[in-house]
Amino acid sequence: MKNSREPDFPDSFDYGQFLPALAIDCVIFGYSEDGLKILILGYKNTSYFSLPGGFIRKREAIDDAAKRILEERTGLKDIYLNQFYAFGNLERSDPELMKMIMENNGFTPSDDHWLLQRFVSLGYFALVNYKRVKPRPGFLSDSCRWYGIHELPELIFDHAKMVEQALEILRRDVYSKRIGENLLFEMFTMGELQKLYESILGEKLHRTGFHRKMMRSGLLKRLGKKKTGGAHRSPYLYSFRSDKPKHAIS
Amino acid sequence: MKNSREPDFPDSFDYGQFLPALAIDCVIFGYSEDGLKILILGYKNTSYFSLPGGFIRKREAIDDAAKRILEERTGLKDIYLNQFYAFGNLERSDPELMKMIMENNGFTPSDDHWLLQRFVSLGYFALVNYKRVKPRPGFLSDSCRWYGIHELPELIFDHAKMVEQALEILRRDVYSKRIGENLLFEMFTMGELQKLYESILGEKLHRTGFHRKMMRSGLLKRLGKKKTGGAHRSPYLYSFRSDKPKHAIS
DNA sequence: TTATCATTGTTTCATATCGAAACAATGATA
DNA sequence: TATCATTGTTTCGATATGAAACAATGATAA
Repeated sequence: MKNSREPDFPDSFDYGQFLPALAIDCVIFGYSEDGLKILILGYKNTSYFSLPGGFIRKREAIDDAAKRILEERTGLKDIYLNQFYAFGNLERSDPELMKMIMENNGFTPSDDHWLLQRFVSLGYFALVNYKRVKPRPGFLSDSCRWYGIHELPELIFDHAKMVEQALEILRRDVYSKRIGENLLFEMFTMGELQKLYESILGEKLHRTGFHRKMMRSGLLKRLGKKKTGGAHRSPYLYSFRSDKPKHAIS
Repeated sequence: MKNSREPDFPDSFDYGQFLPALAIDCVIFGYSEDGLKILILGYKNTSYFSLPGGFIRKREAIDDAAKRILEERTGLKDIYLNQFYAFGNLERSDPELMKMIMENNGFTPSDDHWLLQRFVSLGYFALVNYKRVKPRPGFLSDSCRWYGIHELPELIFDHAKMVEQALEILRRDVYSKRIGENLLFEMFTMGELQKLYESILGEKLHRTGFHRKMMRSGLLKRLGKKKTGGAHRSPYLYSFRSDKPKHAIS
């Protein structure tokens, strides 16, 4: 078993342990009061950014690989994961760019270096608790931080399209799955939940309609009251019902 | 360019032209009056069946590979295609079974034969016109025919799960995409369309509600009348509006 | 102690959708 | 000309949603 403290891909790394030509990229969503965010890696000595990604071991299920990659970058286990699309056109690969990124890290890869091959990438997205994450840069990257979904830096390859598509699926499923549970905390007020939904959907929602809709959806459970000071009526606390499936992937 | 009349995978075949460890499997839906069908291959001299599948060339987009595979089995181009999921757990591979299938075809593959490796498979589904298809068996298979979705033979690997999942997505999208266009003909009556939808959804639909819903969806266009003899009011003919996207994949 | 105020929870009303059923239209057949 | 099966349209009731009014409540200020 590999210790996640080792550098991920040193120069002498054994790429042979992975399935070739197949990668995983993750759109990791987090949320704070200023809105929905995504965890982005910055490559050392360059102005290039990318989604956290990785490869699949030869005897590893793809979902397990995605979980491992997520844990390597966030330190979190047991998070909401959703495989949403496989990206595999020819234009998405850019060996020149990857070579340049490697060179800026002191590597001089040959033209047939493993990392320069054409990859098909499986897109996963994850919903994580922003405050629990300990962002960890990986091999080739020296930054790992959150960016608001409207303030993303320019991403390599087709990663911007991946983000867009992940967001689309997230929006589609937002009223039918336990989205919000991993982005917020275990308990939250209806107002907090509404702000999260507005941030995901990119539009203002009507307060009373949202309240009814969420309660009728059967996803929520109402708990006791919240007393934390506020010069107004104290809101109830809510949580997601535990009898509904917690994750898209078990 | 490979001529599709060549046998697909003769013993001396150059597997090196493909991306390793990555496959494509296709759930090809067709429809006739007795219901929704799927195109299934039967392996020679065995009682095993599988979805039509294939591999991806090293310089070929995955969508193009799916189109090529579909054309090889059906003779059709320009069909409704939808990539719906990547299947990649470890249990899905069964080299013993594949070896047996090959042996029943007169091959004696070594244990490290290319076809016996672990594959991740990209699931696509297609909607085709049943009557236009010329089913063509491929390498290892000697039958290629339609099976009703409730009369499928036992499929290898996780192909039954693939069918199930494809059907789920088809059902989810049935009211928002131009489904029906490629399963029926260019023009159809509302009754014909309703029967198709009932077959897809697996339930009876209410006639008048269906009529309204389809017309309100904006997907349909009403044409002139149909006169073909019937001792009753002649139904209108309908088609899908051409200003909506025709395929899920361009 | 009391009035004020912001926010939350509930109710009401108009509108749109959908299932269900009634009703009207139509074209072949008897 | 009457009958009949099927299709298209309309209506009615139940339900969901947008919008707004109304009630409740807990801190703060007078």
